[in-house]
Amino acid sequence: MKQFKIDDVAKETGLTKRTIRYYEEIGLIKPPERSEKGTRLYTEEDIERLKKVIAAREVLGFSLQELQQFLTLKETIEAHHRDYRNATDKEQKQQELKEIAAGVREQIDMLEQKMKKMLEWKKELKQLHEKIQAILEEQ
Amino acid sequence: MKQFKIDDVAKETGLTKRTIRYYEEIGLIKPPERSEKGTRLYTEEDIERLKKVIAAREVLGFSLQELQQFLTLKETIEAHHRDYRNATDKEQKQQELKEIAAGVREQIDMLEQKMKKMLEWKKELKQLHEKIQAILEEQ
DNA sequence: TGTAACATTAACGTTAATGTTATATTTATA
DNA sequence: TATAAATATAACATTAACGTTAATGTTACA
Repeated sequence: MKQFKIDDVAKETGLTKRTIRYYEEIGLIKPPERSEKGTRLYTEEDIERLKKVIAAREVLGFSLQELQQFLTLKETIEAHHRDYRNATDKEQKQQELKEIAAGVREQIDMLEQKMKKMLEWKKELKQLHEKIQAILEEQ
Repeated sequence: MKQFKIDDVAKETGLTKRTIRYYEEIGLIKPPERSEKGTRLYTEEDIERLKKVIAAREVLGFSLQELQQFLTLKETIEAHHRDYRNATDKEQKQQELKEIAAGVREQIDMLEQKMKKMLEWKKELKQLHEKIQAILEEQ
């Protein structure tokens, strides 16, 4: 499995090295492997995660904290699934899952609302564009 | 024309008074009228503008500076239109309009890209939700 | 008309998200 | 193997977007 140093990752993602270390510091990405002497060694997977973070940040306008919750939902689920069967406290596990599901529904709703508003903005912008064209063609 | 004081506006919009003054300070909204003694007096129109600012901020995840450009495009156009006919420098006016049109197209493209990515996120979230349901129904 | 509830400006404080600089190691290359 | 280039930690700096506080003036009403 190929490994990358922080500068490679920076070039690949467009983030600065400082930012990458910061994202690690606040727990937005998991600490990567280290060489014997301490150099960070990233995998493709780590880079994918970072790209997801960037996409979400840009697209959703989330704060990094919100992002963190958002991005770990999936992993939380998978963890739950693993120990769901052999859990002694099924009741509680079930409750937790229900809460997570509610959170996911909330996120979906939010996305839908945002998309709706974006459509309205787009409409306005299109009208604006047509208006400009009209003026220009007036001669 | 009815006038509102800053606290009314704050309650109506959900912003704090500090924030409203700040938005004025950075030029995101135009300075409202003042009473003889200096009290800010807002019109319905001012409030509408603020609500637009809020919507755009929440939905588009723009910085306030980006917002400013975005929101003034329309007004810029109308100003142009007014003095387009009786302009002596039609050439230049036309050039300016073309640049604005390009800016608008850029914004539209950006919106479309964002919406596309949001759709992807939504899809993922829906899958996640289904997965949780499946686990819960496993018993 | 007093006083409580608001308004104003001004200045300093705070938090998130980095940028910058310094100092010390590590790694790559001539 | 020397030295240049990259990495690491740490600490201080900066910017946006407000919050908070202080000092002072204004408006509403009992």
